[in-house]
Amino acid sequence: MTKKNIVTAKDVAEIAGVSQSTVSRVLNNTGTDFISERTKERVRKAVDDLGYSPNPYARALRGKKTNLLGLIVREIADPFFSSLISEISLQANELGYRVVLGPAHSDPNEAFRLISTFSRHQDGAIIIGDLRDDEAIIHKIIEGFSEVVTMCRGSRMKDVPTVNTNNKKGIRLLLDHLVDLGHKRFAFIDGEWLGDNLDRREMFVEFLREANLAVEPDWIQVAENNAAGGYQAMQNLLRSSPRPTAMLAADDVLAIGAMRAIADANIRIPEDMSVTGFDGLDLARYVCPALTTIRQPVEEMSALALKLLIEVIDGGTPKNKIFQVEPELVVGQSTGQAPQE
Amino acid sequence: MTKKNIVTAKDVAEIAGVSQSTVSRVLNNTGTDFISERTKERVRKAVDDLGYSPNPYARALRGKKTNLLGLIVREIADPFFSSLISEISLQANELGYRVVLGPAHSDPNEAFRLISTFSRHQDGAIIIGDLRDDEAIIHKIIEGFSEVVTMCRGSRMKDVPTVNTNNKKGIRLLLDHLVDLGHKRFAFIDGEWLGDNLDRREMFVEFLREANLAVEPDWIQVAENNAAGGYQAMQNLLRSSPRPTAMLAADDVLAIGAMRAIADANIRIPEDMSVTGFDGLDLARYVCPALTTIRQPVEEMSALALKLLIEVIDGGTPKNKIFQVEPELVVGQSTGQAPQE
DNA sequence: GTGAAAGCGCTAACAC
DNA sequence: GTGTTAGCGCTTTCAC
Repeated sequence: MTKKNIVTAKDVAEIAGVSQSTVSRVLNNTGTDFISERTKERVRKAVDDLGYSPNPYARALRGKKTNLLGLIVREIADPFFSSLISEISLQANELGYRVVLGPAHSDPNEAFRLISTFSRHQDGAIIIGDLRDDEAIIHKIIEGFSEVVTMCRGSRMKDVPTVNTNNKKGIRLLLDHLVDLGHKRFAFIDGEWLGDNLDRREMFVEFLREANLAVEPDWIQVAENNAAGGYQAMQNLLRSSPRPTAMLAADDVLAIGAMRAIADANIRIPEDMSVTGFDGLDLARYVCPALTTIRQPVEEMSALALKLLIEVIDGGTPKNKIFQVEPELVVGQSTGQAPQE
Repeated sequence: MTKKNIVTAKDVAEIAGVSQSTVSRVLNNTGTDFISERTKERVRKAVDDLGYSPNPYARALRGKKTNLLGLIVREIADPFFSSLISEISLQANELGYRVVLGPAHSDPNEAFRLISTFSRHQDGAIIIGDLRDDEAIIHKIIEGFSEVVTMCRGSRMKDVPTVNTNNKKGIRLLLDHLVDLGHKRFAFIDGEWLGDNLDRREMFVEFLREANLAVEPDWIQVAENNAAGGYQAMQNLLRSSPRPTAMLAADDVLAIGAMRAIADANIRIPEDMSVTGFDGLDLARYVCPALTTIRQPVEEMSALALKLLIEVIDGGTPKNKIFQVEPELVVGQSTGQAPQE
């Protein structure tokens, strides 16, 4: 797509007055000990002048890497995932990789199709988030392909390196915060897919059990993973009597939808009901009231996932499989003292 | 990254007892008229038996087409852009293309660097949104590269096909709606970059002039393109007396930030002040109060941009340069009757 | 109707 | 220290 002709290693060699192989050696740092600084300098200058960058397909054909990473994502437009994609692509670029998008659009079969073609074009892939009933597909993927890491799939991944926030600890931070405020009746709005959410829900139940607090089945709602889902689930919760005094949502978007349902029912936040989210979206600090949530350290997660993937691509085998980063409690105005009985 | 060994056309040729070129011809339907049915059959059987599929690297190396499109975006995590990216990558996949991300991170020089490398690896690129002071860079890009289309850069693009919503009409729809509600004092919060926003601001001023309404310079604020920017800008607006009764933000995220500043100042929306956004984000319908905004038809815009880009890649020259799609007014609860004087 | 051979741009084994 | 050369797997002339 350049209007000028494409620059090849041959052109660089000519300008630098060296052979093609020398260009290759300089660029790949192979046998670099034996190349004089002066030659290296000349080659680098020619590369810069011509704006040369190696053809990834030729390189791949030769058995080398394409420097392309696949990113298979359930839903690219989801605000948390999009912040992750942004950060990963940014960091990948700095590491010399480009990121190719694979929009799974919540379909596990599409995810499998994506990885099948990716496996021929990309050096590796990151699977972000979970899809409905995708256990079997994920298993197929793991069996069929190497150079794969996953993110945000909770702590179930046993056979493939996986990166996530310590979800259980995050939920514990939220519940500790709410218990300190005097809350005793808790509800949970879960997303309809598993992954991270499963850990969150498990911890929710575990915590209540340990604290000898009631676990009302009706107070655990499963919602579509978007604001409309949170809205709907909250409407269901509001029908029960007595009502919970605190509601934890599996993520910020669900929480925002839920808060809207609460407002529509003329119930005050946090006087009548406290609400928490999970993710720490930028927007969560600007909705009214500002959401109490758990910030996932997106930069750290991205760096870790890329480090692992590149390690695998380079033939290594990470010692661990599960890598968890620390959650951070962000207190907003959506949580307050439990209402008097 | 596949675990199995790769089958090549040579293997197929051997099994089928034909030459490699015949295999290629059968698979690509080139010169197919002159190949006997018997031979074709034998080749197809061998292909099936061996589970052969052609190496895309080799194919790309030979044919020059990579079926990769670059997507250069100011800020991937911006909710409107991420919905656009999602839709474009989805549609591109259906058309047989993959999408490679180029996070410009608001830096025009980075955008130029991105397109320079993209131009060697990708068949074409879409530049989405605008960067600070990027007129010169965009000019360089247009001069240096073909197979480029832009999106969401307003109606300034003269030399390259561009797709956007009819921004002026969108602003007119909002202002008509507000005038109907009795508003006379209007403020505008602009994003700090140009592009679409410029059209929006121009229309804002033009409309007020035509309607013989005051255009207060202080009531046009320029903000960083995020919620914090909207918040800050609104704080500035709230210092003026008398206050505007209606505020139009250049996009939904700015509006959400602004609404938060209004709430923090104990001013009611819409009783004391009406607020509008632009974009029609999913979340905008769930914030409190639900935002009155303009929905940009993301699917249609994506389809149009891809159609144009592929047309250019295939050697065509679109007749027009500017392609505008129709905005749609979405009335929420953030706009209401103007307060009594 | 089909095969042989050239070459896409690159890397690596082998020269010198 | 650096050049020469042989392919990687494919498509596409050019032969026959």
